[in-house]
Amino acid sequence: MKMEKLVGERFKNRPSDCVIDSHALMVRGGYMKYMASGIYSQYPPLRRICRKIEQIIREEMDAIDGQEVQFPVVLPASLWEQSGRYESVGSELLRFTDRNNSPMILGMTHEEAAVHLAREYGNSYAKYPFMIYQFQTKFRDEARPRAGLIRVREFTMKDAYSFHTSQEDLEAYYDKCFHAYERIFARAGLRETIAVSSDSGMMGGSLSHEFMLLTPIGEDSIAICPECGFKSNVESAECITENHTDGACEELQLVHTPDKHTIEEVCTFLNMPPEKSCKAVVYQKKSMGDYVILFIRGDLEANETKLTNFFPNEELIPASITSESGLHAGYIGPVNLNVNKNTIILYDRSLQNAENFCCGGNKEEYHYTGLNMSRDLPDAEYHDFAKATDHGICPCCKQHSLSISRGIEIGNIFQLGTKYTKSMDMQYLDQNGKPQYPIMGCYGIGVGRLAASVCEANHDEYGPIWPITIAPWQVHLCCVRSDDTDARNYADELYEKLQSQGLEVLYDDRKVSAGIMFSDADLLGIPVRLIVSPRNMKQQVCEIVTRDKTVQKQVDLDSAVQETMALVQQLLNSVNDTASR
RNA sequence: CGGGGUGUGGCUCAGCUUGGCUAGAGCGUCUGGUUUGGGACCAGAAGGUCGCAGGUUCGAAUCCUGUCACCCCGACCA
Repeated sequence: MKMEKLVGERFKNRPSDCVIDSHALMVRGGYMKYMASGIYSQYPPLRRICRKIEQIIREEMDAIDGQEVQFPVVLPASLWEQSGRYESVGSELLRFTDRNNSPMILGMTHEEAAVHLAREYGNSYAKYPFMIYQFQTKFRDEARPRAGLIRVREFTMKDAYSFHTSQEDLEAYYDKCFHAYERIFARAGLRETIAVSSDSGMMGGSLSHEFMLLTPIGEDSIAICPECGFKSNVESAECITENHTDGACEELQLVHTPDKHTIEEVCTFLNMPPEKSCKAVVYQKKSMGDYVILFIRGDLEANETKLTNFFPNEELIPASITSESGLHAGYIGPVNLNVNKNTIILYDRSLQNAENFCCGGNKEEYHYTGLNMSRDLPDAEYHDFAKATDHGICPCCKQHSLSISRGIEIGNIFQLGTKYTKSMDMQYLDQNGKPQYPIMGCYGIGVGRLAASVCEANHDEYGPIWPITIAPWQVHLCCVRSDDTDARNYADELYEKLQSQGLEVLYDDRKVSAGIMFSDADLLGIPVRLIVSPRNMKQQVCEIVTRDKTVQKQVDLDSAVQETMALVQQLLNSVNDTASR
């Protein structure tokens, strides 16, 4: 490919809308073009990167007996009505009607389509297990797309669906897929990914993992125990707390606390640490408007994923506390709380064995001190509703402290169970001729997000540094001063020879200054760069450098092809060695 | 959905407070010339309904009202 004809343009200014580096570099480097919020077109370099990522994924999916299929982008609403998700999923699901007024949707995930495809085929136990996967455009009408390709509305995803006749078989396959994912990310040149256990959300099912690239710009928070190896999305991480008793058990006492609403204000006023306080977090059921009051230790935050999971058929919204509710915002406490019988009171585990705490007095401008949960509220039931905290206790080894990091979710795997096969009535006959529901797993990877993540993890101030396995081209041939006949002839010849050896070469023979040529090359991030110039020709050499500058050498004109091939091979080996380990 | 911000050539932005001549700069693009190893220089040129609609005014990019789009923080996120 000649650089001169490469569609797309590179430029110097950082676009003002780009907040993260990978986004800015991929716009500046002519990889992608904004079309609408969360919707981008891809220029050739990005398309080539994504094709290579897809090919790596394809090889690894095929290696675990996956079969590539393709589901439609547009699905009839009736299909999603079968699983119940047409109603249960919010406005991320784009619904519309066709010319006959039939309700349709844009596929945001394809469990229903997978069951639809395999329902008749999978009618006998002898057909199991099997896995089908696809690369397909997904559309999710996200409330807030951001960070370039990291969070978009339209994107390509590899999604795979496996079908099993036993939980053990699913678990064995899940494990295989787990390792296939590790190989995929390693082959794509991402060494910094970790697998964390996660919440299954509305996908259903029990066990699930997310593959995370650890980076400060990530949207997810991950709790990691450096000692025992525990790794979990904060959403699903258990929160462990301890309450220390300090001997004397105080009496419950109403204290005047004028104008003290927040935990911080109250604790400062009473001269108590926040971890000796009990605060109320109030929600309302969206359907009926009933209050849900969660009491939790003052230094902790509510984990809304845990709350959502506690109310599987309810949506909770932040409460608007009215005067007739009997609640006094800022002064709500668990003792002498007067609420109607529909109000649900929850206690977080952090309050278990709490002694000498302060809490709201359920009276304007008053708080209690000396709260003793086991004495004052002996019937309280405790559940885990708190968000795991940095330096909190690891729920796995119970000894060491957690650290919270940020990460981008680049892939996930779920054990779905029978949620979809049951609701969509997919059955097979087992050895005894009895009908059974197959057990499913599903496995996703966002291709564009992976590309952007690799860029985020591998770049410098001048551009991306693509791993050779997914680089848009393997070799960038620069002919500085292409008006010089010697240099030009040699570079032309080199271009032909490299291509005839099967290398992917981008050839820049434009009549532009060396500065432009090099900065464009940096933006394209191709791992191996060859520089032909009159200066080098005088010394009868060709320069070979890697984008990351770890190799910089001059080679004889005659050995340039061979040296390039060896370097490309060496780079390929180093990535693939990591992947096979 | 709540809070904050921004809309001016392809890109980055100035001008708006305090209304006033033909709306500017840099980058990019085109033409000609000089240059040539890290985004060169000179000369010339093309390119803008100042997001949209309405209003105030002799006069609006600028003031007012409405509206749309986008960005950031939060909520949401299969």
